[in-house]
Formats: sequence, C-alpha cells, structure tokens
Amino acid sequence: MKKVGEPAPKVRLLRAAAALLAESNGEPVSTRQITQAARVTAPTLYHHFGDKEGLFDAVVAEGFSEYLDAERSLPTSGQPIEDLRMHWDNHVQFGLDHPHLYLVMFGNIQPERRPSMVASAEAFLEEVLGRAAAAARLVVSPHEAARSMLAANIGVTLMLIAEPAAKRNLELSAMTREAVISAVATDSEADPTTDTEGTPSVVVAAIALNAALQSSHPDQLSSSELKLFLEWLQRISSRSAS
Amino acid sequence: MKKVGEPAPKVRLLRAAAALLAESNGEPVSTRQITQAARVTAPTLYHHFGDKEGLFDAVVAEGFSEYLDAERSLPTSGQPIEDLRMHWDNHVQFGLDHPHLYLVMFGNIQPERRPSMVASAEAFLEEVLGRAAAAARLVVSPHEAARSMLAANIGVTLMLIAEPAAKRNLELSAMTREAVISAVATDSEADPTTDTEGTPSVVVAAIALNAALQSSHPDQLSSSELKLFLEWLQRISSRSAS
DNA sequence: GTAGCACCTATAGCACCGTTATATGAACTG
DNA sequence: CAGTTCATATAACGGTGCTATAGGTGCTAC
Repeated sequence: MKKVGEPAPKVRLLRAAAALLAESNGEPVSTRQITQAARVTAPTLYHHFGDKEGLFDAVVAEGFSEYLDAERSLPTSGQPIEDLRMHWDNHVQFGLDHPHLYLVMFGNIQPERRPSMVASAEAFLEEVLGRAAAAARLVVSPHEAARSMLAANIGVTLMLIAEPAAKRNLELSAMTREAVISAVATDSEADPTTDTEGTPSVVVAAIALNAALQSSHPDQLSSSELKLFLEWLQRISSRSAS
Repeated sequence: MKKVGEPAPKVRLLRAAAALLAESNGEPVSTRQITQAARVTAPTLYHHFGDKEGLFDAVVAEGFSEYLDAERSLPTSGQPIEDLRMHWDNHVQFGLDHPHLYLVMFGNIQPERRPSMVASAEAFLEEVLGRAAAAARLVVSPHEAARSMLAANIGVTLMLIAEPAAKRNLELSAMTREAVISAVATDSEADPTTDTEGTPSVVVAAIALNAALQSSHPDQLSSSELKLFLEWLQRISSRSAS
C-alpha cells in the first residue's frame, strides 16, 4: 500500500528530475541535486532507473506521453484541414510550455537513438492526415504530408523557443503552417484538381498586408479607421485556436 | 624545440575538439581527451579558451563561418526563386555533412544563449530574399519570409539527420521547400504595380487578401465587422497609396 | 650579453561528478 | 518463525572540469 501523503521514491525522483531540468536553463543537472531534491540517496536512483540517462529517458518518455495525450484529446471539428491547424498550434504551444523538455524531445534527436517516440508523434499526425485524405483534401500521401508538416512544425517551434519570450511573433507559426498545409492539401471542398495557387490563404495574405501597412500608411483611411482595420487584421492573422 | 610545420597549440586544440566531437556520436567529450589528442596539457586549453564551453563555442563559431562562407560563395543565378532553392538545398547538405555540428548549431539553441550566429544565417537568407523582393516576387516581407524559410529548413534538416542515412528521403526536403517558397513568393513574372523595394505594395497585398476572403470567410470577425472590413479593403485596393 | 618582461605551457591538486560494492532494513511467503 | 526478495543507505572509486603555482620561451632595452 502506498502512503497517500507522499509519493513513492521512484515518482519523487521523476518529478525532481523533471523540475530541476525545467528550472536550470539547459545546464546539466547532477544526480546529487536530483537525489537530494527527492530526499533519496544515490543507489535508489540506480536501482529504479539503472542510469542517469535512464532517468532522463523516463522524464522524456513522460513528456512524450503527456504530449500525445494532449494531441489525442483534441476534439475533431469535422473539418480535416481545420483539425490540422489545431494540431499544429497545439504542438507549438506544447513546445512553448515546456521549452527544455521540447529541446530534448525534438531538438536533440541522435541518429539511431530514440526514433520510437518521434515516430509515434509522426504516426498520430499521419492518422489525422488520413482523415483529410479520406475527405479527398490531400494532394500527397498522408505519410509524406505528415513528415513534411511535422518537420516544419518542429522547426518553427524551435525557432520560437530560441528567441526571448517577449519578442516571440506567432505569425511565424501561422504563416509557415498555412504554407505547408496549402501545399499538402486543398482548401476547397470541391474538385481537388482546382488549383489554389491563385488565391493564397487568408492568413498569409493578411500577414502580408499587415507587413506592407507598416511601411506605408494608406490615405484612404482615417487614422481611427486604420487603427480598427489593423486590429481586425491582427485578429485574422493570429487566428488563435479556442 | 618548436617544429615549424606544426600548427600552434590553439589550432591543434580546435581541430582535436572538432574531430573528437564529430567522431564520438553525440556523447560528451572530456577535456582530457582533447588535450591529449592535441598533445597539450590542461592549462593550455584554459589559457586560450577560458572554458570547455569556450572551446566548444569556438568550434561552433568555426562551423558557422564555414557554413556562411559556403552560402556566400553560392553563385547568383539571376532568378531569385531559383536561388532560394539553391540555398535551401545547400543548408540541408551542410547539415547532412556535419550532423553533430549541425545539431549543436541549430538543434540546441538555448533562449538567450547564442542567437548571434543564427541571426547571421537569418540575415543572410533575408538578403537573398531581398533580391527576390526587389524582383517583386515576394508576397510577404523578406524578414518574415526568411524566418519562415529558415525554420522549415532547420526542421527538415533535423528530421533528415535523425533518421538512418540509408533511409533518408530527400523528397521531404524538396516538398517542404516548394511549400514554403510557393507560400512566400510568386512564380510568375513581376507585377508592374509593385513599387516598394523591401515589401510588396499595400495595394497588391490588399487585392490578394480580398481574393482570399472570397473563398473562405474568417470566423474571427462578425458579419457586420467583415462587411466594413471588406469595404475598407476595397478602398485600399482601388488607389495606390501615398 | 643580460636583465627584464610579457607570453605560453607544465606540475600537481581540488572539488565535484556518475557510479557501484557492500550492507541494512522492510515486507511478503512458507 | 525462517527465507526470500525488494528497496534504501553508507562509503568509496575513478574520472571530470578547472586552477594555484611555477617554470620555460622568445622578445626588446640597455
């Protein structure tokens, strides 16, 4: 029987390691710090996890399962393309919420080391894309689409993590998201052969107009009108889910 | 007793560190290994680089300068969009050639740590995109286009590095490359209405947004807001800005 | 020359790290 | 109760990043 008030040493080790890794800004965390924070001595760590790396792997595995749980619990809107946007945004948000964990999960992947978890994430995204394919909205195979989207998603998230939180510009995410989605799927429900090249997505166009307006202000709108216009433009550009 | 044909200890340390880092598959490399390989004792390392991290930073800095040299020495084809493809592929190739270095350079970026080098890479890409913008082939500002392209480029390269060399599928790169480029630029010849150098004109962007809004209406704006928004958009589109 | 003076390198050692051989306690099984 | 197994603790080993101190080395000034 476990005591209710206090978690088992194994759990305390996991939590202490996760907490210390999250706090200490990427600098290495010693086993002594961890065991002390978990109020446990060294051999306990090695009894449960075999290794320092084993403990860290367990932390990463928990991070992945948390991420996958969040992904799986996202509702299905019925519009496959909209679902893609939701999952993309959820991925980015997870990275920004757990930056250090994310760096280990997606930024540090060694060849032949831990493809299993990333493969799971990829497989899940492929599943979502399978639904888009079933709705005849995909122009490439779900497998390739998933790889491309995940790659871009990771790149964007890493770049957002790397820059100071205050300066983060989520338009980078929205813009790249629309770029990849529009290359992989077709927006219109109708005939998939109709090309979408002539009309770029609303979000990209809104971002472009927003950027253009920064350098030259049109004289067709009064300043108050322009202010409201820019606000609406911002709303269209960011299109934050929820 | 100094041999003339032999590089200085500082250079030997740099080369030994780079070589050992490239060989030992991501596992940590000790200062003792490095100093022994460079046939030098510990204090020499600390005299020249102050720190183990200082030495590694120097290795990374050399990697970056090698990368930037390669980028800068790429010929200019005269077709800006084609240049973008070339630089994208060069980036990927660099990553596949120096996987461990690349992981440190682009996969491990800590917030507030070393943005200067990545910023240089971004600035250079922005420069290339500036030429595309000057040819009126850009739909968004060079700055945002550079960020988006670089993010996707990094994500793709990391994913390619992570999988076994035999199984690497470069179509992932080509596909994502075209996705980002086509979202950021237009393949067709220049539109004469474009006037500004860095960013496309407000009018062009407004027309694009107007067209995009015809096919899909955003749910961020109420119908009454949208009506007014479209009217203003029409006004901006009708005449060129001051 | 040689005295002074920066520079660069070596000897030897510190404090810390990950890890483990060994031992002790607790909990269940018969 | 004895036997077995699991979980934790004591104490220590070799390796690591790093440095206080001291010793060459090549220069310029006299």
